[in-house]
Amino acid sequence: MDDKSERVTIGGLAKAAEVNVETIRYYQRRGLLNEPVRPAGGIRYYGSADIARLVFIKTAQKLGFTLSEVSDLLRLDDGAHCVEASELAARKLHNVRGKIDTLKRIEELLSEMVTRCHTQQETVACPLISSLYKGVGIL
Amino acid sequence: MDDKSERVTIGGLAKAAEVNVETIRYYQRRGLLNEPVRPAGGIRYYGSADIARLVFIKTAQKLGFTLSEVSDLLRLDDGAHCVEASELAARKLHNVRGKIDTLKRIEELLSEMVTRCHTQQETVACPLISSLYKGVGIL
DNA sequence: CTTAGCCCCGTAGTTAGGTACGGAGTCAAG
DNA sequence: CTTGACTCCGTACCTAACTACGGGGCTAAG
Ligand SMILES: [Zn+2]
Ligand SMILES: [Zn+2]
Ligand SMILES: [Zn+2]
Ligand SMILES: [Zn+2]
Repeated sequence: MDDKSERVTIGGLAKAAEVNVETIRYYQRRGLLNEPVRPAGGIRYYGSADIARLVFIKTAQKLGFTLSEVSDLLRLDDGAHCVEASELAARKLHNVRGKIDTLKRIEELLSEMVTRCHTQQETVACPLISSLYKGVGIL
Repeated sequence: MDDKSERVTIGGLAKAAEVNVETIRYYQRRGLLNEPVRPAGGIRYYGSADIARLVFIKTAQKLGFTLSEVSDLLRLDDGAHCVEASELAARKLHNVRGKIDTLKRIEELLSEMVTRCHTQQETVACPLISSLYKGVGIL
């Protein structure tokens, strides 16, 4: 097990996980990533478990979890908290669906506005600007 | 024309437009709203044009425009910049559609994960957690 | 043995869009 | 004429997730 991937410095870890070194240090400060012991004034070394953890964090983030939710998920990673984890994901799913609905409504409004601009006939003012002054109902 | 709406203080304006007083002052600092002249150590008064402008800003914001884009839109409000305004809106529409696509992909992934958790059969680890470790392709 | 390139650490700055605070001045009601 | 509610103004603070900086230390290549 004296794999190369078990002896990389913070810079190597950053490269491997495609994140900034500062980001790693930031995650350590936030407790998302643990810092290996430092051999008396020496340099810390990282291994594949750290890379995996970074992948986890970045994946969860891409799915819309905040870093504090990522902390929760990591704490649930003991094989015995399936229910809690799926509840967290279900809540996130719910709010993703909400965002989609809102964005669809926005899409509708914006495309109407753009269309009206393009079909304007001898109107004095830009219909797009006018509708911004008129406000928009639910959103 | 000595309407009541032509002689409100900043507090009244805030109430009328349902925003915080500090928000108004912030918009003034950003140049989105102009401050009426102040009568030598007195108090500024606002009118219905200011309310309209606040509605404009808030509406544009709800549609996803940043405050700096709102500035642009306000500058285009002279009846002669229909094309520029609709271009700005079209760009926004494009990026709203992009966000919708991303969120739909996320929705898919999350709902798969939640489902797999609920149908797990004698698996040791939580499939949701495992898939976070595995990463996710395009996003 | 030297030097370039990393590493360590603490602290401070960034973006967006506000929100809060505190002291001094003003205005209207009583 | 006093009181209480507002206004004015500058400055600081807030959240999230980084990103940058600067000084000192270590380390591997030549
Ligand atoms: Zn539990
Ligand atoms: Zn599970
Ligand atoms: Zn033009
Ligand atoms: Zn137009």
